[in-house]
Amino acid sequence: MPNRRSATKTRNLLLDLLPPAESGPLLAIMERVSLETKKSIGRAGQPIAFAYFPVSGMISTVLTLADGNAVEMATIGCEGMVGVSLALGTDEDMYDLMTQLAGESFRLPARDFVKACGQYPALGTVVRRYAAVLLRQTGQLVACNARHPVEGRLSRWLLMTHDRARAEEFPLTQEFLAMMLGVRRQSVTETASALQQSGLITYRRGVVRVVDRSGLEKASCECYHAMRLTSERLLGEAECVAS
Amino acid sequence: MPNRRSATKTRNLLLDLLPPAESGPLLAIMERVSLETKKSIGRAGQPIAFAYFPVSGMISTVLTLADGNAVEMATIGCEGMVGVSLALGTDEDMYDLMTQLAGESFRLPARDFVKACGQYPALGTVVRRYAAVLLRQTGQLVACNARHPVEGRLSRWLLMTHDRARAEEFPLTQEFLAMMLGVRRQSVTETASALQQSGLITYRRGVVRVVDRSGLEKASCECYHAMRLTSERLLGEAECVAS
DNA sequence: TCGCGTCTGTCCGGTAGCGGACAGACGCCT
DNA sequence: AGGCGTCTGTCCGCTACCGGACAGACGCGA
Repeated sequence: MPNRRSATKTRNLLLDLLPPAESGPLLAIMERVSLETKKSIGRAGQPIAFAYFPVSGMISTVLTLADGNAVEMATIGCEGMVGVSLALGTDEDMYDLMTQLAGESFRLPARDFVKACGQYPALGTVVRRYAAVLLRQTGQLVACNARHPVEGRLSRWLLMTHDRARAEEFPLTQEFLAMMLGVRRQSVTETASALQQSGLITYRRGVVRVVDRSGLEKASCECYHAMRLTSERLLGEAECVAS
Repeated sequence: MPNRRSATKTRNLLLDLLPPAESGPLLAIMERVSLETKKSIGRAGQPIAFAYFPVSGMISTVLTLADGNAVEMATIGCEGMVGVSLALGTDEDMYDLMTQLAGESFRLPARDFVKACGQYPALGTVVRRYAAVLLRQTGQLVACNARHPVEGRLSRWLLMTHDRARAEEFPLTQEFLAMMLGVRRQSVTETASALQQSGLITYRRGVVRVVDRSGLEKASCECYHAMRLTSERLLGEAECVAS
């Protein structure tokens, strides 16, 4: 079975799905940047500056409510991209964007990205499919937040981050995790300490380590698998986020 | 300022945004159907049969969890469409689809819709923008379900349905509403009866009537306005869902 | 007009998660 | 080595919401 994908792997799934005829010229005009942790790279309602294709690290899209509380809508790593809205015909961010884990990304100025989507058919296709993935995954979170208890959701989040960090350990404060899940910090403390006591994770001041990955999968709600399945079905087998 | 929109109004916002050069041929190949209430018109993972453009009534997209509980991800009326996934490059439904309020829709077989999206540029544009609206609104629900108490969410839901029903009264059981919100039926009973006592709504066996719309808006969480704003900003002033 | 199915009201105890407040502990930085 | 800011642990009472169970009431259809 011939592999029609780009020979020079970028380690970003979407880019790597493109044929060389597209990824070549695209990479030529893209810039590679490294993103620090916990920085804002976009705010809801503001014009989008860049489309990002992470190769490592993780970016969260969050929605900030009127009372100032922020809740995470989606996490994006090397299996996705930031700036789909551009391909859907908007030039404004729909959510706030913040970097979760430091890492490297390819990026393209908004205008060039829009142009490229028109110019390179495979890019447009892949990006739209990824929009479908986002829609599906966000929908899953709607149900998850409505019905699943904190422990399952927390485990889900750790698993998703574990995938994207490609490391057993990653920086993360409980305060922050609480925000992502839309719960109190104390709830996270209690749940995390339960997970630690069960031997699934360990943590210390701002750093989490996944110890028993498959145990964590059992502790997680169904949504982790559901979301991952969606991504794999719509974008082909995910070789980037593979464990 | 010239109006470039279709002369023959369909009363579906998306179709009415198209220039006559597109809406004409499109309407010629579309079928007009009436949909009964509480019917399934699509299931997650199944091939999509039709794209629907409602002119009245309301359709819900819901996600069914492993425990059988279903939660609503989006409601679709004359301001939107069902089957965006097709335009994003998938041929399967991402959610379950069910009719909430009986009504009329234009519809197009999936294959023809996909072809039309390529053939008619304005259609493609509008549909993609609507995908952005859906993504934004679904994201709002993620936060809403995570943080907002039942009363606000219930009011929000009634308002959204009120818009789409274009009538003060519409059929709705508490059981059903509970499912949409992802809460128990008892919670709905209590909340609804509180709203009734405050004079915002009245209801009887399976029928709700909105009495004090602006009072209901005050009781609603911010998400109603947020979602409506999104739709208006991305699709232009909504003349279909106007009150 | 009766009957039965569906929808609503209300009771219960139980609990997950809230909000505030504060003590301790880690570890970076000087 | 000391100091301070940040992160974590734990206490409290509280309440929104859960799950089950059952009684009542409406209204459609026979």
